[in-house]
Amino acid sequence: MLKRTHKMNEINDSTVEKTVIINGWVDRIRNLGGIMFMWIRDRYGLVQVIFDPNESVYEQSKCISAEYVVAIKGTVRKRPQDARNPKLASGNVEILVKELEVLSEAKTPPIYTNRQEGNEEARLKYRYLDLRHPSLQQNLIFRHELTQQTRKYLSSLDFLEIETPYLTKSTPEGARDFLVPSRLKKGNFYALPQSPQIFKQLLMISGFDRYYQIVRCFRDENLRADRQPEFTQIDLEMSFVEQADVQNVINGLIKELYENLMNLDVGEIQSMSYSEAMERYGSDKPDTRFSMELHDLTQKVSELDMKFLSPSENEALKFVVVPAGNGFSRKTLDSYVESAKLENLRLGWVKMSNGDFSGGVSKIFKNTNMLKLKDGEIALVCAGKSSKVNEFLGKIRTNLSKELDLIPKNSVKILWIVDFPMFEWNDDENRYQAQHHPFTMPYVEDLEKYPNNLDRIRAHAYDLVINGWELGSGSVRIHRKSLQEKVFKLIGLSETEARERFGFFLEAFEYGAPPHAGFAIGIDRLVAIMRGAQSLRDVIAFPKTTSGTDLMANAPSKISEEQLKELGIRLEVDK
RNA sequence: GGGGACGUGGUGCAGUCUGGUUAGCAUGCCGGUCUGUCACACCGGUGGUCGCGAGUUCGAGCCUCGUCGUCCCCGCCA
Repeated sequence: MLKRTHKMNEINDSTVEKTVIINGWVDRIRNLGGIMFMWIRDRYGLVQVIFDPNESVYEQSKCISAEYVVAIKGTVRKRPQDARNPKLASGNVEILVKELEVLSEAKTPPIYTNRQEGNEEARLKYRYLDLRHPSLQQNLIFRHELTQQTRKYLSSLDFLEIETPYLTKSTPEGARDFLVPSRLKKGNFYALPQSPQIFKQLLMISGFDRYYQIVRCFRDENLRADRQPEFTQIDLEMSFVEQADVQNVINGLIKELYENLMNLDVGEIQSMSYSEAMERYGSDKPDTRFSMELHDLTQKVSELDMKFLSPSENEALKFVVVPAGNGFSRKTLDSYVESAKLENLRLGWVKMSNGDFSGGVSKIFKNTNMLKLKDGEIALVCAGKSSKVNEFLGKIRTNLSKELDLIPKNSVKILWIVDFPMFEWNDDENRYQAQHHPFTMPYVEDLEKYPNNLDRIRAHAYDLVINGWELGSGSVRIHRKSLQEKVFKLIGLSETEARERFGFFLEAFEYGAPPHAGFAIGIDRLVAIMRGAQSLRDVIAFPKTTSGTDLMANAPSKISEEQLKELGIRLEVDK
């Protein structure tokens, strides 16, 4: 075969006059009757080749069609001045073909391989063809560079890359596990890890004081555009450190990735407490690229004359100002009022147009300047249980930011959300549970101050948020037995139960556990944000659909009776 | 588990609200003309049991019910 001497990005002004061989796919053919042009594509780029009727190879060119794999030998030459293509990196030059070898013929592809369109179903079924799109290739190339940089950075800081098992034990609490039946121990199952959490903490106990892994995690939960059943994390854990040390490592990593891969200085990464985030943005992953913050009127209620909106004790009165409210229909506003009702909230709105207030609750605010409305703006005023009010207005804020296009393009806002609550109430099970996980270090001073008010106890747990996406989370871990026991007790877990659930893990802590803390970054999300991808599917080579299927491989699928028998499994569902 | 949108030649879409002769457009593909194109252009042609099933009707791409699939959202994802 004619083996390539150059890749497509190496064909340019500097190769003029040279005889070269290229290998690649036929991207497009332009047959002008006599002279014939083709674009040849590889992962490095596109190059135009030209078949001249005066060359003996010309006749052979006629049997070529799109997506054939070809080897072409020819001489690189400058294009005529008026026939250059500035859109192509190699647009100044072209290859005059002297020899052609068809390495592989191709059927007409069922999807476009050189255009970014097509329905997702067909594109996923023929994923290997869809991956010929340069944009998808660039995403995966970028992802490769990001993982390489990450390895280099962490390795330079003495982090060791250590693998942990995929076939492991089912963990109670948390997401549903993906299960794998055991043949050797019939009736028993492995679980695929939701994260290497337990193993990385055990590595700390073993003395590997800095661990990292770029590792697959599995969660059998319902999917979204930003959620795949298997996803990849940059997972790390450190010993003899405090929260700030972990944050510094992550700050350095994020800074370096943005600098080296995006040529962007992200500046100093700010911190915001969970409670501040909820009060100001109504979200634990606020998008701070635009303001539209929540404003609190609870303290000013006495100055206002109202009934419907008046908050009772332990309730709050807050509002957001919607810019460009003129585009708002009465119907939309009514739908907000309705959905507020479903959350046991009261919502009113005030519109300012041509200097006049209008709207159901405008009377209340007419003679105040509390809302500070500008012309054309609408205030949505919400009363009810404080946390509900925050959440509700926060959701409206997020939704409207997309609808009204409030988010500045190309801006990047990164921040830490810190001091998450340690516990949250679980309505279904009628008990408190750990919000992060039960091995998270609570603020000991909070435990002492509010022994009977678990809602007020903060944890050394921290999330990294970029542009309103939760990119990762971590925590300082409990390393003392007595504190761990106390936390178990607070979430209503007896010692026996704790032993049953986390047995070997708790035992390990009795043999000298160092203080340690860690973090994990969702790499799929990070790449998606950095590449401006709409969906995680665009940064994963072989992704799954929202129902968890792989349309190309046709997985999951039925298995044979024989396989089932070998595993000792009988199916209850229809075969 | 719940809600919404979508499913029509190989591909992307229109047609569905308001049922009625031969389902339209673009692109691809095939053939033809064309020696500087670059999403080449022009001319001609090919290609659809309208996701599947049932129902209403004289008649269903269109209305009704069910079902399957894709996408988006809520619950869920410690």
